[in-house]
Amino acid sequence: MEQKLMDTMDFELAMLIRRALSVQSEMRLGKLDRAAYLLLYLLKNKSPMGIKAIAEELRLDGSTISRQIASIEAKGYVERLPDPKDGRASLIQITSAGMDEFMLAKTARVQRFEEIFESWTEEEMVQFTTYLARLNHAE
Amino acid sequence: MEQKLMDTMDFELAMLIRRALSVQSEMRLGKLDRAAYLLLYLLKNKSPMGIKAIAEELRLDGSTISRQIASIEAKGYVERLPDPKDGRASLIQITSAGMDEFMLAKTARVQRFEEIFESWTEEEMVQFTTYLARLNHAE
DNA sequence: TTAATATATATGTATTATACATCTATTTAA
DNA sequence: TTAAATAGATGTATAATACATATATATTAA
Repeated sequence: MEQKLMDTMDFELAMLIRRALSVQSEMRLGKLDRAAYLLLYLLKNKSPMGIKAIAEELRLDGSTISRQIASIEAKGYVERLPDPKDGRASLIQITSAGMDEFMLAKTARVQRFEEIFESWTEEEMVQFTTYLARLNHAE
Repeated sequence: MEQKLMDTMDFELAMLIRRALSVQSEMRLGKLDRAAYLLLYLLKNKSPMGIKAIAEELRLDGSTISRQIASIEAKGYVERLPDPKDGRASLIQITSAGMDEFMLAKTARVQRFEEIFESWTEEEMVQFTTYLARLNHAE
């Protein structure tokens, strides 16, 4: 790879990450922070799941997911079912309150995205998303 | 924007950010963490700069930069010059030790990038980088 | 010129997301 | 049936950040 290109990509990736982090307060759209939003995003499509499976899917430590689930459970956005196959585990399921909050957050995020990507063509967004996914699923 | 596309992009961006965070220990290549690397990256090209200008360039709070500079100053990677025009400020300049560490970290990062982007064409990387920069510089 | 205000930086404090280590209860394997 | 493995919860540590406040210097207005 050309040196200059790597340099620029490295810098731009780092900046993206930095900005996403520092804009965190902005990204708390509605009552959901990013962690909660991602969990509900996942559980909306794949309920019910155990803590471990969620951790693997999101590539985070189980202890992190355990706490995050406890947090959104306290708010009533998910509930636990006993896992009939394993007494140690429980299965996490999104509630209707969770669905509602998720949809509210999503609407807010759509608006934000529409502003940010206003000048992009559909084709460009598709390409960019494809590259992102490819990078995420590498290695 | 199409709903599904926004959804996917949102998820993939969040995942990228998440992974970049949790891979932090890996990203401490050589003696430089990401913050130090970015500061030196900037100062290598634009020394000397004041704290405030650095904060604006990296879009972080001045207090954050003040601490980060103090940290790499203690390691001898940057030094302060009095600002002849303003007694409150100082100008931060990369040292030769800072240059050396930067180059070491850079070599390690190049290797890591080459692994990750092994299957990408130059053209794809250029495009992806262009999209990243465009996103970063949007407001 | 002097007093009020603004600015650059440093420091105190709080928050958040994370990992790793350890603990308990349960499951699986020898 | 005991030993080892596993799922999840909890204790603890770390890192990056922002915001509030303090201090010294600069700038502006009276």
